[in-house]
Amino acid sequence: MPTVLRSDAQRTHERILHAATAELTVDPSAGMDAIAQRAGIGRATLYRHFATRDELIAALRELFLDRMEAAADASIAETEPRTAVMVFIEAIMRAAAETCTLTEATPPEDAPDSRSQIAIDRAITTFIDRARENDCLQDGVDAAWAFTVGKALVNAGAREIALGADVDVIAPRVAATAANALVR
Amino acid sequence: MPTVLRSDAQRTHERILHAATAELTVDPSAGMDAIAQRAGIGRATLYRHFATRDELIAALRELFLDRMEAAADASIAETEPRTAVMVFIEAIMRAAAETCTLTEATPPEDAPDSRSQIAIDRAITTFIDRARENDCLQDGVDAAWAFTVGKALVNAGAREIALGADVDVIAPRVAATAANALVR
DNA sequence: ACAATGCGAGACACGTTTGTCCCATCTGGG
DNA sequence: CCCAGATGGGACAAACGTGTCTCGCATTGT
Repeated sequence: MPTVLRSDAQRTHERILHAATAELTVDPSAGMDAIAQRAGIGRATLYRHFATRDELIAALRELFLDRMEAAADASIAETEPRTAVMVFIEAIMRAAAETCTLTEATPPEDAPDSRSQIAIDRAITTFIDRARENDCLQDGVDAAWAFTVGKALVNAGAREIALGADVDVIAPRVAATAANALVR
Repeated sequence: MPTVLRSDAQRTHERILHAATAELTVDPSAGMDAIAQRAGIGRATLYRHFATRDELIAALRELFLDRMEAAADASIAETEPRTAVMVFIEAIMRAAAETCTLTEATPPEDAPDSRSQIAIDRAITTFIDRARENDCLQDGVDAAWAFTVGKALVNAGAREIALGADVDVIAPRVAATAANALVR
């Protein structure tokens, strides 16, 4: 792969990211064949863009973490806890629907805790602390559980979208549900 | 396989169900080898109890649906919506932790909608209708979404448990979170 | 127009997983 | 005690997924 892509190759690259997101969201164990087919390209071409399956997944993960980080930064300005959660989750939801996936059936054991990962942890901790100060946290919710619940709901929403549901319907719904689940 | 199992075979059967639940909950694409190993038996023995991987998964699914049905029946008596959800979810959560799994990375496309499935749908619909009548349903929640959210949260909880968390901590927490997410 | 680049299709080697079979060994119930 | 039934381990073929390579054709950008 040359350092700069020709326009058609650029398009193909995007299509792969979309297709991989959708396919892996529905079935995390989907093979390269299924992904290539959904992208409407040949398997060989897929390998030209991503040398291995792991590399593709890592790319998706990295992309998603970047979006998460942006969402965290944007929503950290929001001080009202419930609104903050909703803004945060909705942004993540849209990111997940577009080009990324959580795809964590088998999380990268030896995760080198990318910078984005850290930023996200900090954002979540900030939300939780603020909510606790305002005494509007639901009983039994801590940072770890908030993360678990958020991930579960976003994954479920992403799945719905990958299966054909409308982002504009699902994203706000996931955000509202997450907010209800975590803050009062 | 004879129609009646000897006592040791019976034990082995149980151990397989437990191990498969735990293993598949953590990694839905786990192989027969990993499952046999976790059960502490040989791979050949595993195949003596379940002829194919699909058969094992179908058995787990069927078992789980039966438990779900029981949970539905038990909690349908509870008329207060919030309590009903909590009783229902907690029961399912415990069932999922013990011997069953939702394992729906690849749902059985051609699902013949087992009797239990129908019973569960009816229970959920009943909850939703009651909650709506009492006007204590969260905005935007319908039966389908309640199902999606419930499934996502139970799966997340089951995963925590399979990873070593305590059922008695997780089950009530999942129940409470689900109730917060769905009813007010 | 033309050269460079990207693409599809198919063949291939390789490792992993599935499912089958066999045999020696152990265990439970009459 | 004794034998049918259950298990473990290992050998095996077939299927599947991964990753590589090549060749002929289409697209891009100049």
